[in-house]
Amino acid sequence: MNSRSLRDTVWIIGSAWPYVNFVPHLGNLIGSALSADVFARYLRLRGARVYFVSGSDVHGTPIEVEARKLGVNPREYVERMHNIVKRLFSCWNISYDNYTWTESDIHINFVREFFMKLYERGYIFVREDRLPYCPRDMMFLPDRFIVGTCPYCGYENARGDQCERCGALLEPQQLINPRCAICGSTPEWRETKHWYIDLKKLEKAVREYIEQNDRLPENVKTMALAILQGGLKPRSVTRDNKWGIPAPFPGSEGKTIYVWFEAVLGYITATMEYFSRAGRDSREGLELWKNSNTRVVFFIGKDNIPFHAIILPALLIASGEGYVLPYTISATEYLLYEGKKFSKSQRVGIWIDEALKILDVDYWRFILIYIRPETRDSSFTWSQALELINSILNDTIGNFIHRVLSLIERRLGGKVPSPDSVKLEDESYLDKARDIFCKVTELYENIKLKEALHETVEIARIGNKFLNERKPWELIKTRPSEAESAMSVGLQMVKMLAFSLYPVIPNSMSRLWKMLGYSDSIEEHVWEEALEPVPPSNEIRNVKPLFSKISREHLENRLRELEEDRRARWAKKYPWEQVAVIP
RNA sequence: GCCGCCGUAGCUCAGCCUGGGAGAGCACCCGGCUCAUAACCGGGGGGUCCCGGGUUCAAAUCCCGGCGGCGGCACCA
Repeated sequence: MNSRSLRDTVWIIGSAWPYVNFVPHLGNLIGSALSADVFARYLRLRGARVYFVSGSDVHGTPIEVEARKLGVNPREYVERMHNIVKRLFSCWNISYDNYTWTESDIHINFVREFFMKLYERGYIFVREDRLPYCPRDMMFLPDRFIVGTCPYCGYENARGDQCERCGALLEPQQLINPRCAICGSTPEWRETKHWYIDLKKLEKAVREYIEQNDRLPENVKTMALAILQGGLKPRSVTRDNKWGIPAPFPGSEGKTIYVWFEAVLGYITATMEYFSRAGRDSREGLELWKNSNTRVVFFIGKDNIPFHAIILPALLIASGEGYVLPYTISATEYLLYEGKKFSKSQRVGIWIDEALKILDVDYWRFILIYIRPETRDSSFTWSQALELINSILNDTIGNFIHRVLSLIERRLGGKVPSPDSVKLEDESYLDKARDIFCKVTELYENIKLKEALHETVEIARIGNKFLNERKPWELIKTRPSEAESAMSVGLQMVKMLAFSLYPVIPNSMSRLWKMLGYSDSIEEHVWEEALEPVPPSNEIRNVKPLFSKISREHLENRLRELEEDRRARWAKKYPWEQVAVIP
């Protein structure tokens, strides 16, 4: 895509809304917020208009139950957790234009109006069900909140949806001696009404959208078509929770909207809220969602595909309001931790609060994007992390930058070289670097963030090779003009690195930008400038290494400290006390 | 049980859709260089591409059957 069409387009970038019963872990982060941030930063450098939005998903049964167990108001619970998560994202330099939550007034009102509209358009119907109800907790119990004896294997703590021991799929009615998972009392079966969305009516339109959208990556398309293959069935949009958005339908008092159906609409309300917070009319944000020049891109983990590729498009189509459907959806596979699945109860993994106590945020961003699970699950290991920091980020990239900058600072007194002519052999190296930069551009464009980063490293490799070949430190003794030519080419490569790495490691590249003698910030420049030389009026000064190595001992000590700290934290009562303290 | 994904060098992975040279980075060994953060550059060793069968002139790649690891199966977020 050329720059012009990029600038005419409005991009709405949405990252999956974290459920804030606890803070996200590294696997959550890489799929949603971090990937989205890298892409958003890239687009902004291209000069595109970007609205990057997300928020905390704060309603639903788990939070309601947990809050009750702790004896706190759900509102207090989620307010605390939301604020923590919000602050953590800002520590991770996630450049949201609006990070909100599902308790915002705009959201609640919009969701109620939206579903009322679907009701009026005939997509919602009522059905009576017999569901388990706990008389003591005074609530209906979702399948997994009922436990009892498995009729197949006799396991006594089988859940209402599945027996964990024998793997059998269960209906709650099948359990022998069913009990409420919260208080242990015996549930009653009560009649209750629920409001269903008739997805069958929308199946054809959704299928057309999926089939015709050739920008959807393979994993999204495959899963979406597999779901459509089985046919869409009606799904209940209401729940018997107290904690949530009150259902708007006639006779639905006491019911709330199922969290998934409201949270996906959060992308729209967060965009609206961005405008109202900026002192403008929230309808401007709403209009963007109905403008054919708008491109909506979601960043999610693969578990979120059904709701973003099927349910949300179905809702948008059903509204008949002319909303744009997702331009594309980038869904990562899972990140494993040392080969195992992240799990808080098993204490497997690192959470985004803890991570920042171990390594600098840019190191984390570099590592996570470098191993981003784009086509299949990938595993985070500490030894690989060390390897990436020490030999790729520090030795290959950091050292190349430092070689060039310190040559100029020490040999040319910091004066940016501006040779009368660039030697032919220098030019050929520069061309190679330019080719790589163009390739990187294309990869970013196609949201292949991992490959874009891998390819970026090649610029530094070419640069190192170039310096070894041309030896400007020798040339300067005999042929100063050639030395200047070589150094200017090296500097040009550094500038390319500044741009191509900025989306991934913005802090470090902003520091580099200063060393390159710019007085403004790199955000005020555009991507294409990467191919132009540093202006001769700039002065290279205060050259310092951008990165440093991490020793194995140092890391091991940090991990030991973390282990102790975590033991103390996770023993505490409230989840907000369990979060690591962030400076 | 049903559906899906994965199994390629010591490690992490690319290639597989669109069949023909087995690859990258790191680790290891040798050499060069010494501007630079003991960094950089070049060369090298190293693989029954999970197993078996089939299709084909030709299979890591396509098909079938195993084995091993993992995920989903919708009122779970």
